[in-house]
Amino acid sequence: MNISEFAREAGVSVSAVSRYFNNGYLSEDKKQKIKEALERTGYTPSYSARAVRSKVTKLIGVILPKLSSESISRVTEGISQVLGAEGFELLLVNTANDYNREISSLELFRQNRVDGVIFLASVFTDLHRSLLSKMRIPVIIVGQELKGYNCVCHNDEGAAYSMTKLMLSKGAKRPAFIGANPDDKAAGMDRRNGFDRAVKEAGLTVDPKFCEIAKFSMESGYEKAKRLFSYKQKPDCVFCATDNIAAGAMLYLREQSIRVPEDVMIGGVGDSRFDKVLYVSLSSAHLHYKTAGIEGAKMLLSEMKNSSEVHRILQLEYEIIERGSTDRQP
Amino acid sequence: MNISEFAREAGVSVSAVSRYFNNGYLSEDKKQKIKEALERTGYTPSYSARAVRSKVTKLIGVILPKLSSESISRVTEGISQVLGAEGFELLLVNTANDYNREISSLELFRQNRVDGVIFLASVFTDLHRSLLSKMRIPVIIVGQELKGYNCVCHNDEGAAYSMTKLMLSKGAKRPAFIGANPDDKAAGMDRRNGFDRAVKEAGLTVDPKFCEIAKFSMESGYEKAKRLFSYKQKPDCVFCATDNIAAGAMLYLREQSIRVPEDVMIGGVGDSRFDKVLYVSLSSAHLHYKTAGIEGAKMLLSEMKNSSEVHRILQLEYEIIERGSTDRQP
DNA sequence: CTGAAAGCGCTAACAA
DNA sequence: TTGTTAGCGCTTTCAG
Repeated sequence: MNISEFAREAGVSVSAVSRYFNNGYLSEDKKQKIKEALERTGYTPSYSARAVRSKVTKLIGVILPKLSSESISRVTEGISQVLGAEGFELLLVNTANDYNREISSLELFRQNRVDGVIFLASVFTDLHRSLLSKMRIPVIIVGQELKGYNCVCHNDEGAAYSMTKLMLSKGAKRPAFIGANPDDKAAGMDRRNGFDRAVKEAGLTVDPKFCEIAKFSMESGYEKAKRLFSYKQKPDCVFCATDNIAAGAMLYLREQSIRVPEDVMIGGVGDSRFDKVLYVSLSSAHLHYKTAGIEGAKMLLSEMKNSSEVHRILQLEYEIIERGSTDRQP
Repeated sequence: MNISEFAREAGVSVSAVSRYFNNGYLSEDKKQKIKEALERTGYTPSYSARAVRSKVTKLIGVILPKLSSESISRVTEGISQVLGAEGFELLLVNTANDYNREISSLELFRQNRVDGVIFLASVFTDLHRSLLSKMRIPVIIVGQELKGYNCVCHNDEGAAYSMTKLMLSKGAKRPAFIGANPDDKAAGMDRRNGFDRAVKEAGLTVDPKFCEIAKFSMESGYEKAKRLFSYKQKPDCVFCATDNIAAGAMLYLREQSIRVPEDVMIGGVGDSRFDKVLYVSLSSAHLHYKTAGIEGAKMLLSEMKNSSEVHRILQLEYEIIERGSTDRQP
């Protein structure tokens, strides 16, 4: 059933029906008639047709690298909370860390499919930049900082710095690092830089073989820890760029009966839900993921209302949560 | 830019452009012209306008109770994998366990917004049923079994039964239960029934005060364990309806220096990623969440191709993973 | 294989 | 306030 059939059924004009669903510039009498006919027929207007005319889809595109990650789902939770309250729905694209999917979804979102985009990015290439510059709708980048765009990001460098500093302040002398792909500026590069700064500040140097790059998984953390502890000289603290990596590393340490924190301290980033139930509870830098989602969504809403020429970068701070894995006397 | 402007720019007719993006019943010459103009102008057709005519949105509605849950995100991962490969996008509604949001999103999806719906349901009311029966597009229910609908679900009863049986076979005599809201048939009722069956089969009875209903969180598991262990007579095994509940319970046990598995065995459901890194690794019934998503998506695709009158229920089996928390000699 | 033209279902400008 | 009507941008006959 379409609007004119329905209008006939309700005994009103087409525009009365349209007004009923929009501004409501309508007499009570007709409102009533329409309401009754609605009950009878179960008619619902077509969103697509509406979108053609009004150029509003009430849809927000969200691009994310994976779904089953605690940090990402927390961000998405925040986004969904704010946007849902404003009557927007989320069009989710899970790129599965596939670069091409990322590009194609940016393409997709140019096709008048959504009113705005939130992009949980990890790595930017030139193609990303070129595509982003062509977007005719507001885009907010969450989790990374990209010059010339509106971003919500974390203080990754600071979080890594403080976490590492904590371990060094407890007397560690042979720090090791299990990080992420440095092309990922936030989780890879910045956290590496924070680690380096703390080490340098403590007047120490890092043995290059004490630096490993892992994937974002427990399995990878396990493997890298195995390598780190295969040398005669062992690290006495390990900074891990994510809690998943840290948990995997700790799994290996337990298998090898290497004691945490007595033999080696471990620090992570993210403050995952499981941290406090690990066999030794994990110290971690809490990042405000959900808040990042909330703020990103708010920023997008404000951009959609009136797009500003000034780009804003919102950096959220961190909080060091000390738990068992660094519980040593200095 | 719209199709006719673009057609003029490309020096072809409007229908040639339309055909280019659809069936491609077109001469090479014009294809080439269009391709070039595409490069020049960056034109993209409007999805909404296309949807009005063709009645196809290439969008699938996914209704879920929350995002930040490992089980749910695994299901969604599976859905996204299958549907993404077929060129569908996901329109995600996070109901945040809010009954009204669930209803309103079903309403929303009736409005020609999506081509099909996957509903990760927890509790069904009459209103749900009435709304579901009015849907004019295929709906697949994942995680629950609802008569008269196409469903993909787990053998929740069996999983709970086997997990409980495992603990009883190791000599436990005072079983306890921390479950979920029984209105949630799968996670609440069925898992409770499985627990009961195993207990009965072992010739035991459960003290009613040894049965608690928790929320789906560690915090809640912690609280319920506290109550369970507040009596003089303590349980010697606890079946938890989810791993999160189990992890929370174990947190309490550790605080109280109650030993797992020596003093009490713990069994969970879901085989969460963190299970093996807990301070005592957690035995759990693995449920095939991602597979459920994959199968649900496939079922939806087949329903969208040609809707069948016969409703199918696909029940996925489970797998008991024995770990430290039940590692006792019988 | 092609282009003109008639819609798809809705919104919004317009005249009443 | 109302109803009529001309589009929105695209697809899809239909006649060539």
